[in-house]
Amino acid sequence: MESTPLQVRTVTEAAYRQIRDLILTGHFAPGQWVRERELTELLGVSRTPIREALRLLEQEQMVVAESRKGFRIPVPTESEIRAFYELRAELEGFAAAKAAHRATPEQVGEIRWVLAEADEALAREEWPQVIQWNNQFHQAVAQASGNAVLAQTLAKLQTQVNLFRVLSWTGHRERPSTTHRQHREIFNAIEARQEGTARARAEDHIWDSLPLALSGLSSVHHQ
Amino acid sequence: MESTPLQVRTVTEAAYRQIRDLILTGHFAPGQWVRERELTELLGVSRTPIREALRLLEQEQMVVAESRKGFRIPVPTESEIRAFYELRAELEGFAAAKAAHRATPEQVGEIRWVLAEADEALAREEWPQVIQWNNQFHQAVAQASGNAVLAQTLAKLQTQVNLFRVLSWTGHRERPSTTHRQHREIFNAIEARQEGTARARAEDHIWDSLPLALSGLSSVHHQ
DNA sequence: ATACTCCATATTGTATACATTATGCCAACC
DNA sequence: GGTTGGCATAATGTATACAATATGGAGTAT
Repeated sequence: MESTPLQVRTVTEAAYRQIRDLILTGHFAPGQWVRERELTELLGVSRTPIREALRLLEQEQMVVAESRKGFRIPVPTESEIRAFYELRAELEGFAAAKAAHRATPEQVGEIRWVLAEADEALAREEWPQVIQWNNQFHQAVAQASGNAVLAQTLAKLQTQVNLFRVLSWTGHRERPSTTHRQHREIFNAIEARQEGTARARAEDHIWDSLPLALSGLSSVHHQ
Repeated sequence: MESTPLQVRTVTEAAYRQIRDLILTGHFAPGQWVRERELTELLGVSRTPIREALRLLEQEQMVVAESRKGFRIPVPTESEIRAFYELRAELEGFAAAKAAHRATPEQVGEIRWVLAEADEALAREEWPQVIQWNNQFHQAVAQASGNAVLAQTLAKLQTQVNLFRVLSWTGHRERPSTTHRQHREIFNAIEARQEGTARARAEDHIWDSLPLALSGLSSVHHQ
């Protein structure tokens, strides 16, 4: 499950993670400028690694660069979010179908394990972990599709979803169990090698999560 | 049709384009290191904009960064290219289907116009222009899908395709007309609002171009 | 009051110097 | 002979100084 290299090797990488976390924890609000000087004071490093980190974050569109004005947190519009989820539904469906077609036994086991972990976290009501394992589920399925380019594309889309999610924690507490049930349905179809069913369940799952993302929008536009 | 801002506003942008062209024209071969010092001498600017430009190019995966070693041109493997085309087939198919569903009359006209231009360029045997207009065709269809996120994703995949293409100009001269015929079939389906047909034709079109990309591989691995 | 110009200030863009790490060669040793 | 260690060199990583540009407000003319 190695996700974080054990020791940070460059200041740029460290800055990248810290800035990303600052964004994900809502320290920077959508639409707000991310000033280089502010970050140098906050992180205690020079502008160079800050700028590089921001370029890295630009790759995941967690910030957008505007020439000679700086970087800012993007403000998603409703139509953008819809476009986003439409694409994601198609790709998650595709990944699930391919996983049903050619996942190795090990990969199927991996998904099952992730699902079990999510189950436990859910029972313990450890929500940060629940989110973590749910993300992991999508990654595992993408991996099992046997298409690394697809997996990477989905990973990038997923980080953006997390950005939306920051905006929309308006206490939907019945969602987690629904999500978990849908994940299990997708897994069952993959395990049973039912490509069509896997695709349909995965697509539906994404579409179901769209309203939650949209619900966070109004709070943003009113600031 | 505005694609290039009329005047370059920053050195970084200028460097970005020049380096990209150097890669696309084969000045840097796959697997080769792209040294910052070499580029500063070649372009006559300092390292800072060079590094920023390389980060930009990294976003399109025209170069890959290796920590404390620098940037290099990636060497695609056969399975990567296959994964790449599999994803692209799915997305181009999806885009064509959506375009058939909701392209505006203006967008349909735009595609028709691009196709006509490609036709003329083909008749004149102006191959660089043919390639240009063919790329334009895919962009126009993606635009007509009504999903900007999808269009952008496809645009990035397309730049990578162009990278493969650099490797594989082994004189396939019957391809252009085949390509053009397939493009017209896709357009006809879109114009007739036949979603399923549009998707199928677009998918087939991508799959047809896979062998050409693979044919360029052997020449790379033998160097 | 409104719009417009000009200027001070803040911010990003670029160059460059210095620090740190990787690379390759050569010699010494087993 | 092959391997290892260290050193010179070259490359990237980071900090900082300076340049160019954008921003906002004061003041003035209409």
